[in-house]
Amino acid sequence: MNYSQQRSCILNIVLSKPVHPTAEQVYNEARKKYPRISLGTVYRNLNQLSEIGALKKICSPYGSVRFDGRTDPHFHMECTVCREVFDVELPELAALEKRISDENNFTVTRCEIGLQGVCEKCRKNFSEGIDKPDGK
Amino acid sequence: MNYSQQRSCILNIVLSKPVHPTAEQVYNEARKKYPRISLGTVYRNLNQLSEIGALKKICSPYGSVRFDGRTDPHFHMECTVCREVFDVELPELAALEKRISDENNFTVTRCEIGLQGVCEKCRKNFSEGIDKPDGK
DNA sequence: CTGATAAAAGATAATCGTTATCAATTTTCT
DNA sequence: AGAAAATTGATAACGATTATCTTTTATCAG
Repeated sequence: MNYSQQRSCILNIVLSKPVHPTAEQVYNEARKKYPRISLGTVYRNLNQLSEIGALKKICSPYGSVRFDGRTDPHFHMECTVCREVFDVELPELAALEKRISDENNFTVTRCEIGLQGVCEKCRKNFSEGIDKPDGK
Repeated sequence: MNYSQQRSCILNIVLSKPVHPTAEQVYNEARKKYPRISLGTVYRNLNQLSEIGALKKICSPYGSVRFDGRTDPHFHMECTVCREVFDVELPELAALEKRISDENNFTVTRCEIGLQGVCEKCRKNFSEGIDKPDGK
């Protein structure tokens, strides 16, 4: 893999963002520096960078794949209201992974824990904005 | 939500399968009984059924969404070689979920643990079929 | 049982995210 | 500097999923 200005820029965008951007978001950011960069280039590089482990892909049943510059063990909570993705620390994960591996005869290469729910802010919005929600 | 023959058939297919079928696979199965059923109907129903909690969506960074008739707490391992999805039991999950909920001020409505790796069968295939793998 | 009303089906077009293709450009390595 | 390899930008293609719309089916009061 060779060096390229665009790839370097793309990696830096993901590394510097506290959020977990989609390819589209990285593309919009990258265009500020490289107005002619193509969306295909962004996808290609994000995938290559995740293959070599420079960043991680996060999947969700809703919407697009997201990318994460943090590569140390941690997980994600996705708010089903605002669709923001937050980090979760889970120190006991290593032990858990090993147990699953052993008990099921499965060589774990990757573990993604995806939680869904409602974040603090959205919950507050609801309880303040709506006096008597339907309940359902 | 009204009753319909097709919806009932679709639910039964997912409930009766030990595997975790994709919409396409459910469609092919349903066509045996309703040859004129449309793929859109299958998608519509699978989504509706998962909304009311009659079945669960499983997402993966590869390929399509899968559906699971088991709605009790358990998780999934996906083999990156054969792409099969296996169940994992994780009894201590309830406690884990609560801790995450409490520590992060996040109302967890759903927790999906997606493990990726290589299953027993595929590992065996590799070690038997290739004398000296490249390593990479 | 019948007819009105609402919901669902089937057919198909449209959309969305992502990947593939390919000529032109950039990087790397003598 | 110049050849070989890798990468880009532009765009077409793709696969999965959703939306639209007309016809059919289910529900329910009379």
